[in-house]
Amino acid sequence: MKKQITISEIANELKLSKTAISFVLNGKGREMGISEQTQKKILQHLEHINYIPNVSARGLRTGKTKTIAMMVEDISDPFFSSIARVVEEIAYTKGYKILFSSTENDSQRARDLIQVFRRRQVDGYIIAPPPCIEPEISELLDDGLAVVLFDRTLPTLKVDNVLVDNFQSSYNGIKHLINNGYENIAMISLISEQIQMVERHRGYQTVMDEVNKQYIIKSVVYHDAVADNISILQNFFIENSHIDAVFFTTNYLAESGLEAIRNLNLRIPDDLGVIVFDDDKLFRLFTPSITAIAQPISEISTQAVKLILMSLTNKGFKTTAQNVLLKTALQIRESSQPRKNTHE
Amino acid sequence: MKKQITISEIANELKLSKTAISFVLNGKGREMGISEQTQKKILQHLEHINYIPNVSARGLRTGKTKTIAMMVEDISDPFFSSIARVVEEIAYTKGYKILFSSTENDSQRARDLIQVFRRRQVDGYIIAPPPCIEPEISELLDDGLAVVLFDRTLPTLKVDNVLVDNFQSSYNGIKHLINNGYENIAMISLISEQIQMVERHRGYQTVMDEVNKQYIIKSVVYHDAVADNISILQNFFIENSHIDAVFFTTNYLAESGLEAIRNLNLRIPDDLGVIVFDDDKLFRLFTPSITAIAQPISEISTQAVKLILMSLTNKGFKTTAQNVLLKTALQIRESSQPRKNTHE
DNA sequence: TCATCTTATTAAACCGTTTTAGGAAACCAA
DNA sequence: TTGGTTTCCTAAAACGGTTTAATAAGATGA
Repeated sequence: MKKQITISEIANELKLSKTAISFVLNGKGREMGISEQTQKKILQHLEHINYIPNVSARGLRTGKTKTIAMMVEDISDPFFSSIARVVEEIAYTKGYKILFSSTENDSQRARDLIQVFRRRQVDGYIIAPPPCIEPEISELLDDGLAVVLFDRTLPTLKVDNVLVDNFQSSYNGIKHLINNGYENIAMISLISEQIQMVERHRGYQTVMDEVNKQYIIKSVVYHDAVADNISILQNFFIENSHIDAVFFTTNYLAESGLEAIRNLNLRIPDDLGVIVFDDDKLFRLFTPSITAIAQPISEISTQAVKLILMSLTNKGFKTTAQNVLLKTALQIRESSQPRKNTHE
Repeated sequence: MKKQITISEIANELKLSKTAISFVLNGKGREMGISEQTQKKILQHLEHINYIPNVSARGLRTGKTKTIAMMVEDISDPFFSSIARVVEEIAYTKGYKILFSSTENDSQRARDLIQVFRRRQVDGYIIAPPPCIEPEISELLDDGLAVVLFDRTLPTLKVDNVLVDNFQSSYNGIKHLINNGYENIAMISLISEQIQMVERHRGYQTVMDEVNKQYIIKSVVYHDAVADNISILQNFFIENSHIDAVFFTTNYLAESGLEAIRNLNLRIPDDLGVIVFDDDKLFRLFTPSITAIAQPISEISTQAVKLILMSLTNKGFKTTAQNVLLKTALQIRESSQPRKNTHE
């Protein structure tokens, strides 16, 4: 095990003080009146020996770890992993590293994770919050930690967040189905009080109200066995044979739903139009391709990192919570093509 | 900003020494001869005030950070993100956190990342190595750090790894196509010297040799623009119209390939059988569903964590590098159905 | 009773940085 | 020559744990 080179050793070698090395190392040479000559000497030596500072020591002294925790529902979900990818990349350029973790949308898990992150003294948190986590988030804020929520928010808290317009997106999606001649549109969703889901529901309901149609809603429990969901949805489709289109409120549900549809040998879009909230790289390659409401992954990530870095640097200048609201893009594909039989 | 409670404060409150608190905190109470009574008192107090130790301080003294770096090609790739999910979960139960990052299979990026991780004094590394990274990995090993490679390995290094049998998997997949009557099987792959790719190629070539068929190979550059790849592959299919099946050596290529096939209006499997290395949750929902060679995500993850934890705890007992070789599962679906026209 | 051995506890050093408070040398003005 | 500025640099104290070496008190044995 090779011993790490320390600042003291460098100081000895160069016949200078630790202080001088540290100043130069942190770019405070000029400010602290270290001569150009000495600075150059130190920098060259640091470069030459490929000095690697000890972050634990630095963290201990400064209280900062240059680490951001990112808590999402499921890091293996393509929506979240894509965001993670971009967030990691941007944060890296600013000297931050990201600790990712999956909450499974379970508040107890999330609480445990926050506890772990606190031990590790992460500087900031980017969170897609599960329900009932307000007290813990609130505590983070009280303790002056940087927090940014995304994908969903906690309306009772004053906290930065970056969201998409779930209501409008959902509204536009359903409207698109209506415009294409679909009449009996079902919504498959999760049993959830979370704001993003509520808004998506509201988008659906608003359109249905506008066109004077009955809601046809099936909600399932999050993270029940996939097989269970498939059969539940199959039964739902069988019992509601008048449905001519279906709106899945998340990509996770679409997976089960598309399988149910396939098992029943229903043809898309002739028997059933389909639209999904959240796009997937492969949806455009389906036969027929699947219409989806695509969230702006890259922009969500960029904004989240931007906000967290602002909080991190502007410590204390916290005036008011920032709310970033982004637009989605309706990717119109074959699964929602204009309905033929009703027009013939 | 709430002040963190420190061991010294606890010691004062309880009229004990920091030492005693520390011993009990680390479960060394018995060993160090702290009386049952005192231990209980300390533990209760720790629980009561919800003490959160400062990891920087601990890390500084012990040199351990309880952190593992995980470097993959692309954390947004479902294969890697699924593994990440499981790894994170298992490591968490052992008190470790994972720092994820994407190398883009670029060795310079990987080098930079390793540098960053070294600063952070991560205890171990789980890596899907890009090419030409041997020197850096070697250095990690020399410095006594725990390293586990997965998905691919560096044959010149003595290092733990967990791999799948790329040759056999690929062989079985192609054999399956042959058995189903396909004759002119193309392989779409990446220009790569990496062992996992070489093995997959070898599997293809071996079968083709056995049945006395010409290789039909198209290799593209990693991470060229997707649109470019699509048109390259379209041209390839047009120029080689005798091809009746295609083997994509990674899911990443399948994405472009399936789009090319779709653009050309080729029917799967009638015009073209398809098989992909790496499964995707959605492949089974395609119409027709896509045959894939599925890697055992969960087992890969479990084994990788197991190996890294062994290295981490058995410090110095390093006798010899462990090689774990896992089997894949050929998920036979509609895209490789027995060929009709040749049998009629 | 004195030396010895446990048992229960702790003082102090240490890990490698950052930062505060100050100090030496050189220069300048009067 | 004295006192005041600059300019350049440093000693030493933190940060909050872990660990080593030591010690006080009580028990044991001869």
